[in-house]
Amino acid sequence: MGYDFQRIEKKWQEYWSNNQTFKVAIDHNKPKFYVLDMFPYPSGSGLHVGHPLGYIASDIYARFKRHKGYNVLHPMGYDAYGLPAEQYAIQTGTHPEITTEKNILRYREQLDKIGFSFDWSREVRTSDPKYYKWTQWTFIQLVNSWYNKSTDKAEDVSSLIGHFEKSGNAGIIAAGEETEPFTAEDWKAYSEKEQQEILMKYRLAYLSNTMVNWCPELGTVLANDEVKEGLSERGGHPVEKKMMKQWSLRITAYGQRLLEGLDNIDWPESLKEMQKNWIGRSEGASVIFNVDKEHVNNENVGIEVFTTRPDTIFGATFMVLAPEHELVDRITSSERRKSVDEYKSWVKNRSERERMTEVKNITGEFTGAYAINPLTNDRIPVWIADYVLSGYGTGAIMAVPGHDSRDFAFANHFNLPVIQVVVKDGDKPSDPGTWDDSYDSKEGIMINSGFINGLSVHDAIRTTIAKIEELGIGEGTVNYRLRDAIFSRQRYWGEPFPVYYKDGMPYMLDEDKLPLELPKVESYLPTSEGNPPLANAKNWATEEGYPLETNTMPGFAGSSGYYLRYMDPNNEVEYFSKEANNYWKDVDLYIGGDEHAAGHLIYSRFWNKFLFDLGLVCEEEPFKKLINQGKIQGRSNFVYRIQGSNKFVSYNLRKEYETQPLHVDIDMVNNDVLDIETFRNWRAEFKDAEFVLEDGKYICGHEVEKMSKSKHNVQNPDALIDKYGADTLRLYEMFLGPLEQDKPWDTNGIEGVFRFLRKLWRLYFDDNDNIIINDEKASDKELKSLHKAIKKVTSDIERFSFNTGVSAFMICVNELADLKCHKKEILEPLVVLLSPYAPHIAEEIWQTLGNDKGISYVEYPVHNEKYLVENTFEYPVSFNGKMRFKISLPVNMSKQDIEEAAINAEEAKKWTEDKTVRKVIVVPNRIINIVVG
RNA sequence: GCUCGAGUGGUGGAAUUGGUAGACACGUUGGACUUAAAAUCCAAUGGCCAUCGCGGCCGUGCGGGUUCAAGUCCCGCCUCGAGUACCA
Repeated sequence: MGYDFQRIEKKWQEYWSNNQTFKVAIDHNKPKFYVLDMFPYPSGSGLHVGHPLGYIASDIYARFKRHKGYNVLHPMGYDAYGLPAEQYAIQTGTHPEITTEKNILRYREQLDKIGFSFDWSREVRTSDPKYYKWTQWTFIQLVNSWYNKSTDKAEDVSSLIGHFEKSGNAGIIAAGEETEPFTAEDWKAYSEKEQQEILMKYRLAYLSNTMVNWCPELGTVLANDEVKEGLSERGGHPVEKKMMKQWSLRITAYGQRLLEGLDNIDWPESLKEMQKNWIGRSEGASVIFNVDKEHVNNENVGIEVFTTRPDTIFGATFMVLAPEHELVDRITSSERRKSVDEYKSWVKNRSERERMTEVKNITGEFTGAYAINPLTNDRIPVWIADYVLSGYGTGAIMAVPGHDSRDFAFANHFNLPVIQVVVKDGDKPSDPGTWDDSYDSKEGIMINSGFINGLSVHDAIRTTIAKIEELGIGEGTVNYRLRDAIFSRQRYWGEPFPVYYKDGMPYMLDEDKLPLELPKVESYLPTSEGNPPLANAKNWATEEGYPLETNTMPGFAGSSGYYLRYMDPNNEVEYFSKEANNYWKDVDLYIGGDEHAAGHLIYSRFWNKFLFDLGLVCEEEPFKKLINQGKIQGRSNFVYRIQGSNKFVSYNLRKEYETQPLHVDIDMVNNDVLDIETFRNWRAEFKDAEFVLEDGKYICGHEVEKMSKSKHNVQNPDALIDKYGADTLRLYEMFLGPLEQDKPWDTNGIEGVFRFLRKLWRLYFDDNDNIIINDEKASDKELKSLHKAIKKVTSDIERFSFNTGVSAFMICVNELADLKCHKKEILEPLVVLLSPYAPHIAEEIWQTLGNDKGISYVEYPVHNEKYLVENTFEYPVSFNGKMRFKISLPVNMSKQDIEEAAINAEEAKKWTEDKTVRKVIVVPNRIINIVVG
């Protein structure tokens, strides 16, 4: 019969399901271990081979930890809200819920076939009201919180109101917009609406008029991480800047903590780096430059700038404001007004994409105003230009053309003066008029700079900050690139906000009204007035008739805290119980793609830190260790059609003809050899195709490309499972290469793994599938082989090197085959080693060996060093007539080798005299290496 | 431009701390078994030279360096990939 994977895999998948083998509960007698996968969006095309890569890795680890005695939480669910289902609904009228349900069933079926050890009783779906109730609930908590910078944590707004009632806003240091000072009396005198407007400036989820990324094509706003190079990440549609009233999350309050937290978690450096860049902390100073009073009716107008190079302030020869800067209108002189207004409207009508592609074009206008450089007292002109962004820093800069390349280019273009204030160590000052570019480096000595002359740049920065603080014209500050996350989407298929409006002000629903369920609508399109689809819903209002919010939450809302819900997924009164959180704590191992670096993985950390501040979760960081599995690219196959004919030429002969390559479906190609019959039947036009063969075969060309339907290179796991079985797929995906590396999918090697499993089967089962096993005592050689494998396979799993782990296992089986070993003593631990990788066949062998319990929780074998070092010779090698060394020699080393080694040792001794010998390495037939130190 | 990562046989990739480079697998070639094929098994497989055999030389993107010893460490380049970008 042989290795009947179909029977075996079906049998054990049913067994695990019927016995709820992987269902876990809190168990204080066992240490916990939480292994998490990034849950998938259930798209219509089902799983492809890239999906399971990370899932297989995490499953191996989860199974390994179970063998090691851990109580393993290994859940799975669905990130069920998303645009494709909504767009499908717009086209067909099918409710996204129906599409999503259908896709989930398909995903589940595919996942089950691979034999994952998920605890499905804990499944969550972000679109399930029982789940999104807690997404809405968390939103309410965010709205009801503010960030107290003095205690450096989020607090309930009641503490803020208490303070306002007692002492106004004096002494409050909060994350958020600046608010005008007010007293306790002022506060009490404000109307409720005025009070709410003030509070809104403090809340961690807040409604405001803000510049958003608007994507007209998608009809929705997008968060910064959903925009790549001025185009929407999804679909690649142009994105424009637009002022809109939107909900935002004040994630900037957590900028510093999000940065510092990276030091305490075990994540790939590259990913930490991406988050650091995204947060973009830069240290510098803010300085106020006063505008020359002549131009502003003798009023005091100060322009605040942010600079990371306060040392170069003596070189500031002009200023530049962003065109949108609020002071522009006030300071523009009447002669310049027309030009300035024209420039502003030109900037405004330019799309974000145009702006980005035309960065090389230098544009700007002089406002007619002058400012006073506070350290030199020089009058310097104030310009506006779109190279200064309103969204970063203060939206205004002091321009130092000598030491900033953008300022330099601007000064050259508009003929503004350039002063050198930093000179490179060892160089002499030179005439900036002769320069090709500015000197931007922070290495050098200050010149032309008054009290900081002669200092290094580094010292000058410190000294200048001290000086401007002393003069009261500025202070040392830290600036972040991180922006608050826009939280509204003009879509249907997302979580409704638990918000209603009264007098135009938003109010939260009572918590006992949650979940606020997504209503049915007739059309999934925006209304004709441009309102979101929810505006189509009938009776979309509270019982009292107040209108409900018509926006929905973005995709990252539901995924930000899903790992917490898995801890206690069926709790109806809480997000999760304190007990569950105290036991499961945090995710010990998180596996997923790095495309979430600036999105989900930052939002989740923010979400978790917020709940930590509220005392709801016990760990500040949600994901202790994270691994990025590489992306699997497609491997396309090509046939070469001779121009103007229906004749195809094999790959290596194609140069002899004028050919045109055509994608062929990879399912009709095996090891790059085309199945000609299938190809002829593929399409009518190929029915009578002729072929020029090489060695009787048609060889296809190949190329690594993105997996896509149009390239006919999408590999879905089902076909492979049908052909080879899940265990082969699992082993092969791991065998493909290092987990973290991107790699093309290539089935050319899958036969090798399949061959191996069949060999394993044949080794222990006869033709009638009776196991060939005996109770004889294992020999030293057999034990050595086994223990070598235990050591290697174990350490490889522990360091996530699954490909080498598979190899080590194969080596052991091959050695045992050579030894004709059929001993139970060897096979039992060996099968446990195999179990995480290929659980179905491992279970089958385990059961055949007479165990009735199932292998999943069997203790993992531990290697014994004693079996590994077999031949240890104590070979005396004396250095300086004193030292003796014990040298461990490989088993296969002959007497002659040892003699030779010894001779070399005597020679080596000559140069080791007077040195301390630390380690001796014997290499057969070669040399003795002696490590001195 | 900046930041990070990677370059090893025909291919995917091993080499955990500097210590026999190329494990393991694919592919290829030859052989066994078979009427034949599939399956399976055995042998060879980095390059060059030598050859009955023993063996020798060169080899981890390029150029230097440190070391008894470098794929691994240091300096300078080249190429590819990823992220990010008038961020002051």
